[in-house]
Amino acid sequence: MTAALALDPQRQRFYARSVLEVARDLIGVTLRHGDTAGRIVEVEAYHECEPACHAYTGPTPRTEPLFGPPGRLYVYRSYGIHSLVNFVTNVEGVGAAVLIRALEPVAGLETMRRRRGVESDRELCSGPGKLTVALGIGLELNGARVDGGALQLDPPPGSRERPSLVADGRIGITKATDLPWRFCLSESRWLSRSAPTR
DNA sequence: CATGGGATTGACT
DNA sequence: GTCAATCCCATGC
Repeated sequence: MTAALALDPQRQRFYARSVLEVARDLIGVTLRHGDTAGRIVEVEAYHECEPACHAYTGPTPRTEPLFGPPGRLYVYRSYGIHSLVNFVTNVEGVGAAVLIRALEPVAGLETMRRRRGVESDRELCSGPGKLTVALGIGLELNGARVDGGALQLDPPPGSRERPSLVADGRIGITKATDLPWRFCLSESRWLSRSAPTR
């Protein structure tokens, strides 16, 4: 795996699709940062066409990365406290991204416990603000490439069989709550909240 | 320039 | 179940 591979057009094309497709295809992929890694088990899709999306009102200084090229990160500060990480999708000029909401910890659990200040494995990455702390992802990665830079994805997304998913409404928002754009790995015990059985 | 509001979490009743 | 922390920035006067 060379640095050049990170720029592989195939890799870029993965993110240059509908945010819903990308969201579903990210479930089951392992996200690595340094010596910590977790398997993505819960995500949410956001698109500029609906009011819960930060891109809804058009580009602003904060949301500029959302409108940038696909395959980049949009990291923002929530409630003045937490860093939340998104994968930018679609094409440049369209604001759409996948919020990473929960991981199953798979490597570097001691580092995660130290960063999070908790012992329970289930508490390490079971929320969008928790997992960024556990993996050491901060605002300095805003606009950085999703893969091939500080972060690595394994296996390369889209290269494997799809696991069984459950979809329901997004969490923690007040608008467009009816859209079933939250996707969870079926029967995962690592979610931020339990998903409906389907 | 002043104000209000979060794509959350953890502590507490 | 309730609620505060905390700050960037979008919005409106």
